[in-house]
Amino acid sequence: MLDIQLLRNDLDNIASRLAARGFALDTAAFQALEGERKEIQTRTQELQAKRNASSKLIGQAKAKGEDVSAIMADVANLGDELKAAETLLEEIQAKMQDLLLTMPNTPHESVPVGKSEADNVEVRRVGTPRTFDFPPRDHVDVGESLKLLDFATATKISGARFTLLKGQLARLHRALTQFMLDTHTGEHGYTEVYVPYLVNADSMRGTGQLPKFEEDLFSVLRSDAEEGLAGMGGKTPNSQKLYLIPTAEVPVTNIVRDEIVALEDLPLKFVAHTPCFRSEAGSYGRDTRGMIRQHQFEKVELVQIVHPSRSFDALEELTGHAETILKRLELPYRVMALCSGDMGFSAAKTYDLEVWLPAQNTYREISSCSNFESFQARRMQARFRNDKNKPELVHTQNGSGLAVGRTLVAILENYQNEDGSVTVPSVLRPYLGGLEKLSA
RNA sequence: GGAGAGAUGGCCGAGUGGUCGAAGGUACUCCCCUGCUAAGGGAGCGUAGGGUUUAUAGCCUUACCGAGGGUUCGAAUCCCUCUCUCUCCGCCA
Repeated sequence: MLDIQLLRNDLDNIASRLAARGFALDTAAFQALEGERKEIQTRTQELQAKRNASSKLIGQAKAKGEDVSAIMADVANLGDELKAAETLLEEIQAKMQDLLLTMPNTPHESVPVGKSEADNVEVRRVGTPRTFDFPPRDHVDVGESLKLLDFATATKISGARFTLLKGQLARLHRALTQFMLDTHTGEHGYTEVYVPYLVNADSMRGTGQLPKFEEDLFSVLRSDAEEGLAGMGGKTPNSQKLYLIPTAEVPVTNIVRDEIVALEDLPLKFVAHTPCFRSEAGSYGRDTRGMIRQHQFEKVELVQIVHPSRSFDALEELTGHAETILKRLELPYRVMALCSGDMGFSAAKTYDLEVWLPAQNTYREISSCSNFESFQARRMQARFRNDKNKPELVHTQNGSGLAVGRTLVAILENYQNEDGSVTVPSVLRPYLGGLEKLSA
């Protein structure tokens, strides 16, 4: 959520920054609403002040045993007018809140301006794609011919966009998460956290998934919800509904929702391994083959809660932490600075890490690292006490370190051998009892 | 699932319809005193808004005592619903 003060004081500037990411802010509508708000709020508060003053007088007079009927008569007429003003003000403020909640973050000045993925800027490229002396197969062929990857059965169990891993490959998948967690906790100073996978609507609002992107989420009603619904006129109360997390960013970042963190406790650095659930509505026909785009996948997520003055340094650092995993696995990748039009709703700046996939002959996203500045913190009211002892919004950021399923894909493709086997990257072998090759 | 208790400021804790945004304590900040790893004295100290203003200063003002509704001229206090916490019993990985 953007600071409404900024909108009031610098509307045209904000509008043009939002335009860079393809969001058209109706400035005239905003100003009209704001004008209305100002008038109604002033009037409401004047009426409230009058009522409060009169009520106080009644109290004082009664204490002295004086007659209060004159004051009572004076304040009696206030009721209806005040009620109407309060209702109107509430409606206007709700409208304003809706507007604010559906406005994306403004891109940082260092973000390249552009419309789509095609305008993203390559920052650096690390590692050289291997040259194959045989035609490289994609991860589906490699995994299925080893009998370690089974999409048909996963489809039978659940449907499209689910994966079944077996044997050595299931273990490799587990080894990857262990390796990532060990690296981030042991070398990069993150605290490992275990978090809920079902979260409430407040948490989803806090990190920006709601109210705008509900269709991307899976949700469940509590088992006793039906009973509750009957008594609520058929409306679904928020408290009865829980959402499956689309990323650990949601539960982990919400650790600081409605909290005031001590200055000396910053930065907070958390790492969590969780499953992620995405409905993938609107992605029909994209990446239908293989495990690139799934309804359920695993991710190791890095989250930092930082002092505002440090947030862009922290983004570079966090991106570096994610890159470390790719370097250790010796997977070729590149770092892309997302352009204004391709960034996510809540981000002020984002780097994507893209890993080389030989079968697709291209780089594909395997991590996304973003600085949200105070955008999420304002929604969450996540603050710290600054050096003047005043509460101030923190800056939040996160990045995948890494998406485990996609890392598995990258290993299967980059480490495949002509005989159909797959070499295990050396850093993972200790996690696999020394296994050097996946083979049939 | 059953029975009961509770939710107040950073923390503890008073307050059952009227000068309560809220006593007191503690923590914190500043000052004084004190020649020492302490004590004493004084002052300050909630959050989010709105108006005014060059001003994130000051002044005026509104809301907030778990959340939402209601009664009332007036609600931390009364009523209703919900959420959460604690204790006991039951069940359970």
